Amino acid sequence: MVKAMEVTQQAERAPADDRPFDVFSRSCPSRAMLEHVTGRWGSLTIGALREGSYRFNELRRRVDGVSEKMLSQTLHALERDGLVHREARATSPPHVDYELTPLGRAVAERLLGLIALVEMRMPEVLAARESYDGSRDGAPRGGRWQRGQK
Amino acid sequence: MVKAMEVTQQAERAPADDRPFDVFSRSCPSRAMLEHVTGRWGSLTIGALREGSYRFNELRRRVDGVSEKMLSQTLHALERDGLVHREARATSPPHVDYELTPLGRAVAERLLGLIALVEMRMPEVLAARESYDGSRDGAPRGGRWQRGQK
DNA sequence: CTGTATCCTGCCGGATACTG
DNA sequence: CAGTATCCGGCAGGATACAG
Repeated sequence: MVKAMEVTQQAERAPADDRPFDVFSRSCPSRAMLEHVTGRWGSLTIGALREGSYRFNELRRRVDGVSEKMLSQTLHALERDGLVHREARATSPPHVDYELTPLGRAVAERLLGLIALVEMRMPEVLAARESYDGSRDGAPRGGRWQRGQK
Repeated sequence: MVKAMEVTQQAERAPADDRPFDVFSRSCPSRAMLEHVTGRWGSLTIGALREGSYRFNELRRRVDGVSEKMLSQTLHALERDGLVHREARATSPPHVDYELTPLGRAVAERLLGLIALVEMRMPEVLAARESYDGSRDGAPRGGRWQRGQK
């Protein structure tokens, strides 16, 4: 099977072509990175770090709903990607600060733009949903597509 | 008494406060919406739709790796949120086009900014990873934090 | 306080088969 | 072509206990 990383069919896939890291390609490392950044906890963690440095449990409180395990995993992934800097002071009790790197701040800027837009346009979204659900007048099944909102 | 104390309570959760839809709050519907938009397939689907309208299987080809089921689910969720418009023509064989709504285009703009940044800065990320993995000289375990990159 | 190690469950999501 | 229905394995991720 062809590895897809190479330029598959240039005609079909206009997006990439000249870009060395194409997120639309299944095997490109940039897709993994994008998933770290946009992932469920990654995006919120980066957002929470926008204004300064925070300690582990401060972050836990700022990112409502995240578990210890997930926050720890997320922070390690972001640190590995060079988006977050971890500063540990060998005191007792231990004191560790997390903050964005310059690259992390650049990502946060775009991310927060997206988040602000989403928050601002929520009324439209809510209206669209009602309209969508409502248009299924006869059909009994109220909705099967609200995945991930419990 | 020092006045400053009274005000500092707000500092803990500065992000929200005056915003009606706070994505950092576990129970806010905007968080679900953000997850649709930034989710594994949501972000790529929106990105793939940026330039015009596409048919179902065209999209499948543009979003490398997505399954029929996931694309269908993703499209329905985005349509319900009012980001994607579905236009079905009752011909034979069936012909269905998907395209972004104005709201969807606004989201796509921010999202593509983020994607472009991620793609552009990948060399830094790759370097950071190598540095991170390398600094574990003695430790045999090469990496436990590259979740989701198979 | 700042995490790591384990156990366990739900559901994400891939494969396959079928319908209009 | 454009999906839907069903099965099912793997892993995301929560709860808990424990360590430095």
